[in-house]
Amino acid sequence: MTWERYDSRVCSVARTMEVLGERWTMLIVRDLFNGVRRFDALHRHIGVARDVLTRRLEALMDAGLVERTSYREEGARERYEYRLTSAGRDLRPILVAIMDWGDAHLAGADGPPLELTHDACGAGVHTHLVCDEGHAIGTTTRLHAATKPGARLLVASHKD
Amino acid sequence: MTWERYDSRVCSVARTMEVLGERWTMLIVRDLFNGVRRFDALHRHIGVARDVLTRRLEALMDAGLVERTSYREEGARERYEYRLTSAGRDLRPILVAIMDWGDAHLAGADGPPLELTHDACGAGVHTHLVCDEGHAIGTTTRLHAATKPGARLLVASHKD
DNA sequence: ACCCTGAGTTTGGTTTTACAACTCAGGAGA
DNA sequence: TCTCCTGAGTTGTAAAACCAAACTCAGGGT
Repeated sequence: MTWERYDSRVCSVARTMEVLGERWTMLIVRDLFNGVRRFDALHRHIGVARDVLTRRLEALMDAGLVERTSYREEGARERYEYRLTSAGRDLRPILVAIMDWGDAHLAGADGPPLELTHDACGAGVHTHLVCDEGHAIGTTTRLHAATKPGARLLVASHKD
Repeated sequence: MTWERYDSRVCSVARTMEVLGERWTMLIVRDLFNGVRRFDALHRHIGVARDVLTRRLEALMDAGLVERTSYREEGARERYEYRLTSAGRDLRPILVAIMDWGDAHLAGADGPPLELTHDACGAGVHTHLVCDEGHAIGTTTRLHAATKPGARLLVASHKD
């Protein structure tokens, strides 16, 4: 029973992309990882339209990946900052994988713009594909994709 | 010098997302990984509009991630299929990272729809963050992001 | 000659995005 | 108390992107 017989939407990639796939979302998550927390700072640094940023942040909060908290500095009024939740921080491997690919394929003459290192030892951090037996999975390593009970067969046409 | 002082677009995440960030692209890449190669099969299985699919495939070919080749079966006319290139296959860690996150956070009661296993040993395959010293990087492991010569400082406003 | 199929292309309508200006509220300073 | 500034959106408009369905075109089979 081949992959084509299954409902394309009942798939973890499709589900995740429904959360992350809107324009700018990935860059917003990146900047949140990098410590940008204020609405206007996100707006300025990323270059996203204000109304779109509002809607992206709302969607991320609805999805449970971002939370908005208010805080007040001495002598200043209440302000808000946006932070990643635990589920939001779990997006880190996705971000690093995206960055790794960009480093390898899209860097300019000066090389990649940013390096991620392990605080404890200073070594560079990257994504690796590994099997649960500990084998490294390279680009050419053969993998098998098997559907599980969570998959859903297509009926006739699934166009809504 | 903080991250906010740097040009947000000169970043491997931003560059990669310029290639992958259009709607449907990630799902097209997923299906190509899973052996869907024909235009109409991609159209039907993913549910993407035909003109959008045409444009996505063109963009992926322009970016060097997909190639289109013609083939001819006995007694049939020339047809085309789309396949990932080497650079396209290098996207695999991104796809697996996305799938892993979806498995962990968005699976239904029946669990994740698909399992990826290593052909050679049958064990499940996942993304891991690892430093070059071999340390496993968990969600809470502290990392340091340092800009490199490839980064570009912002001037006043970078709005084009 | 006719029909079917495969891979787009076109059309018209809808939705999303971008931009700039605007709104509103809270606080500081005069 | 009034004015001004700032922060976080909101609004209106125009352009771009997307979608669905129908269409086009070419190659091959009957």
